[in-house]
Amino acid sequence: MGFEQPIATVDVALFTLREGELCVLLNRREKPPYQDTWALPGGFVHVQEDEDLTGTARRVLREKTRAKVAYLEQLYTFSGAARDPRGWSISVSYYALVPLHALGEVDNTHAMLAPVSSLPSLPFDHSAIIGTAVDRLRNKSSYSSLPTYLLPTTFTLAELKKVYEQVMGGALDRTSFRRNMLAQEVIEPVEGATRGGAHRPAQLYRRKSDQLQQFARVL
Amino acid sequence: MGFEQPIATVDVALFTLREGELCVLLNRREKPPYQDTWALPGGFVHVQEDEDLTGTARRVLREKTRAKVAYLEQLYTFSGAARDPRGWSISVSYYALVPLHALGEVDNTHAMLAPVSSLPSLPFDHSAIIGTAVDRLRNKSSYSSLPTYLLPTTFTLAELKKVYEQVMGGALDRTSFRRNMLAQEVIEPVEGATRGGAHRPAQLYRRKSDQLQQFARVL
DNA sequence: AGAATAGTGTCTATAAGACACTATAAG
DNA sequence: CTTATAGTGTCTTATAGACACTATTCT
Repeated sequence: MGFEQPIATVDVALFTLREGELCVLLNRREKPPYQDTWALPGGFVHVQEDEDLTGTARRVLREKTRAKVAYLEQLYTFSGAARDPRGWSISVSYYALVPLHALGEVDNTHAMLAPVSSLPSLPFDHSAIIGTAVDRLRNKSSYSSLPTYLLPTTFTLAELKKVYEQVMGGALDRTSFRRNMLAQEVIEPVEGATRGGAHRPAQLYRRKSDQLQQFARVL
Repeated sequence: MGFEQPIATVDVALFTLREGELCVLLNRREKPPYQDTWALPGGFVHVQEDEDLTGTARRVLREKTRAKVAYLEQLYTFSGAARDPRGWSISVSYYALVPLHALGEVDNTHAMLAPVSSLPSLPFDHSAIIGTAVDRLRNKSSYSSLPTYLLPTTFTLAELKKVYEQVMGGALDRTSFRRNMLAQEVIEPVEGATRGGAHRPAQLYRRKSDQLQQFARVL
């Protein structure tokens, strides 16, 4: 080929909601560079193992977490001579969503959930990757069923509204939210209802499709 | 590093409007694989020359065209074992917009403008790249000033409307388009007016900012 | 004057926000 | 019966589409 090729890696920002707070999974780096510091889970492409980069992202998550990932999407490809001390590098970044209960055990010596509002200092351009991912998540949530992937399979409209509010920042009108969300026809009622206080129990819903649904209009 | 690394290239889909038709620039490949067939302009990263992948995209366009590119954005990163006969590869794709007059001379033996509605068969996954780029262009045009980058610096509202219609497919209401476009405050009037028929001359406009502007609401 | 396109005013239909009202559970 | 949240009905307001009407140029 004749050209010195750049280093190619995949980094994944895995988001979940913990106590109504958007958090991202960080791992302690086992090898240099930046050994022992917190960073996004990532790794090299294994050309023998991985079908494509999405496969690499899945494998990275499988190796570093026990999470049953609900949603995974390519985010952006970061690159340049300066971002990695090992040399000119390409990082194909992905972001993933998972409900907290499906994250599995988090071993606190090797992994942590960091609230996106108070991240530690991170190596490479991982802070920029998380920032870009949060922007994408916020933006895409306003016209899609994306936030449902942060919830268990069944949920009430009140829970769904809270997640949209958390992810997008800012309050939504209860009536309009209900009307719009049902008009989009991305969720459907299921048998059963929650109860848990001195009040009327709420209908449970689930996503109609496993695929991400886009809305015609904005929330 | 210990791992066999994938091949990393950059491919660019350069769009322009010719006679109201959306076209993409294709080059005849000078080297194998697929020597002499039409394909998207692309190339390897030159780690000594390129600051980052956007720099690679700019250099590729500089080497293969005389175009003064108005807009350039990263599109998606395609990858896998099967897409390139040379082996497991990563193609970071970009799309670019340029007004026809700023495309410069197109040498018909080495380059061509192909209407996206009737593309020849293309090597690698270049058809998928163009398809993804057209989708992005269509979608993003509905809520941004993106189509203005296909026009010269000054243009009339009628011309602008035609471009939006071409890119998005489907007619727009003349009055609503005018009202909406002016409300977005992304264009401003400039001195001068077109004339060229038995009719009232039209006010000329230009983009207010070189940056892409997003609209609050959809067209 | 006629033709053709630019630009404006206004009516209507639709959708979102606001908010009051009813429903259903537990204590 | 009170309290708290679920769910519904409806008024108001903002906006997009439709479309008629005026403006300006050339022939």
